[in-house]
Amino acid sequence: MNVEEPDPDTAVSRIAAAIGEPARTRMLYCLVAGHARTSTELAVIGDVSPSTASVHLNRLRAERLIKVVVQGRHRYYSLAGPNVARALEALSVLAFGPAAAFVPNTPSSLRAARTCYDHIAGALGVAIHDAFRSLGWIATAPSESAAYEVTAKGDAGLGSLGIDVDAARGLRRRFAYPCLDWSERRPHLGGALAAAVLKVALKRRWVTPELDSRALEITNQGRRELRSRLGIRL
Amino acid sequence: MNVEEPDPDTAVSRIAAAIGEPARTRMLYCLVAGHARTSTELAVIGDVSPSTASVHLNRLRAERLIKVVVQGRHRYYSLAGPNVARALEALSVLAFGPAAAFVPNTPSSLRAARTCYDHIAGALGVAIHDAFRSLGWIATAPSESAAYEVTAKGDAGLGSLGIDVDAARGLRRRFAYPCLDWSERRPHLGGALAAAVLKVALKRRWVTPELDSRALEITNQGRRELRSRLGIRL
DNA sequence: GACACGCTTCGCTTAGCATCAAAGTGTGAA
DNA sequence: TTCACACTTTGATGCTAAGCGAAGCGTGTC
Repeated sequence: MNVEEPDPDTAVSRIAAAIGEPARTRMLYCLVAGHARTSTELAVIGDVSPSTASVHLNRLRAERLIKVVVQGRHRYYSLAGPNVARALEALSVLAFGPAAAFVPNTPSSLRAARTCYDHIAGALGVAIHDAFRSLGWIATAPSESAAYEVTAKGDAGLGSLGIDVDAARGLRRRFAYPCLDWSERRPHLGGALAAAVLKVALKRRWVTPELDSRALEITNQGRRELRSRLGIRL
Repeated sequence: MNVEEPDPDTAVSRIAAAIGEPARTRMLYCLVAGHARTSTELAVIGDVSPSTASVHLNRLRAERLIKVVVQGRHRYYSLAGPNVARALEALSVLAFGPAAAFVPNTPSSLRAARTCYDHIAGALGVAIHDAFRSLGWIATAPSESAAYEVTAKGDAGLGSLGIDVDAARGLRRRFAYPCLDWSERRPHLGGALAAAVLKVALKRRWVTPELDSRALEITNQGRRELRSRLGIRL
């Protein structure tokens, strides 16, 4: 029975070795940011071919450092849990000293509000997501694991904001889903519906894009509207 | 200037790789216990030949995970700092879950008082060390980095305890120095003087050795004497 | 159904690294 | 001075694993 159980050190050894390869390290530290990534993205991050990346990701998964969510023909990889992030942070402390410990060096404007592809992320994105949920405008779809449906109340409410829900529904893309926010570590709203929200927010000048980045500036008018219509205080 | 600075990830990578080799992992987790070890001891722990161990230790040193103190023909290796222990603990959490996190499984009797070769270690050893210092009986030697000298006051005080300081001074071995205690993580007194202290403590029955271990039991009389003579409360 | 796409698996090559024995260095003891 | 000892350095050997391209396998789109 002693032979069955491997050296306790060996387990640590395998995990450390899994982290200790440059391509895998890059992948892991990309995932610390919180955003789930596809294998292709991680191949670019790791600076290796897709096939090599696949092997790496398999190994990280075997060591339970990452987990994968299959969604259609995409496979989204993310850290297996907060413990993994903690271990990676402890290692980066060793590498750079506690002063330079891992802090996502994000300009605070990017934290407050920014675009994530074609929808709103950052604190504002998360706040909108939460508001829609607590107002009962969206609800998790019973069938699908990670998808939202718009309720009858939501149809009315979103419509009053000037959002064409039916048009968004008609698009050939995912309608609405929780998208993990890498600065907030909590989901914001993604999908066609979220894109429509951003379009309206820009059109009505609730937010204005900064020219050279993905950051969004929240206007005073936007602040007022968000508070009165959605109960969001920023 | 960008080229000069290596990938930040690479630094983490190298450190994790340094940890992620079975022999090195065993050595490191042995050192987490706090006791400095010689290269020969670590070779046994790592289950490799002395020459291989030497290479491993060099690498760990290059990555600043361990440090070495040269003492005569011995070289004592120990962890470079508490950050290293923290990183190792974070990794062991990943390996075994938080429940089985790294706890030095030391019988509490060994923690309270034990022998370290020929002197007193454990909480009692640390307490004696601290008492001698705060009483002004010993002071760090100006010339040497890690050595104590006995002051005039100390000569009198130690003499009144029945310790022959001059005899200890005459021995061909290090006289007195701080010796890192692996259960307390703080120094206790080592060297010829400390051996003399143990001899007196045993002779006067302040402590009695347990037959089958290095543990020492503190007698009631010892407790009284330690309190009245050195101000030590246990 | 056919094609494009994302990703994985397979086969192979190459490079790095762990390993040990043997020789070398420096320290303490007789 | 000489020996013993602790440890390191060197050199040769073998194994592991990282790397890519080509081929295979589902999934979604036209």
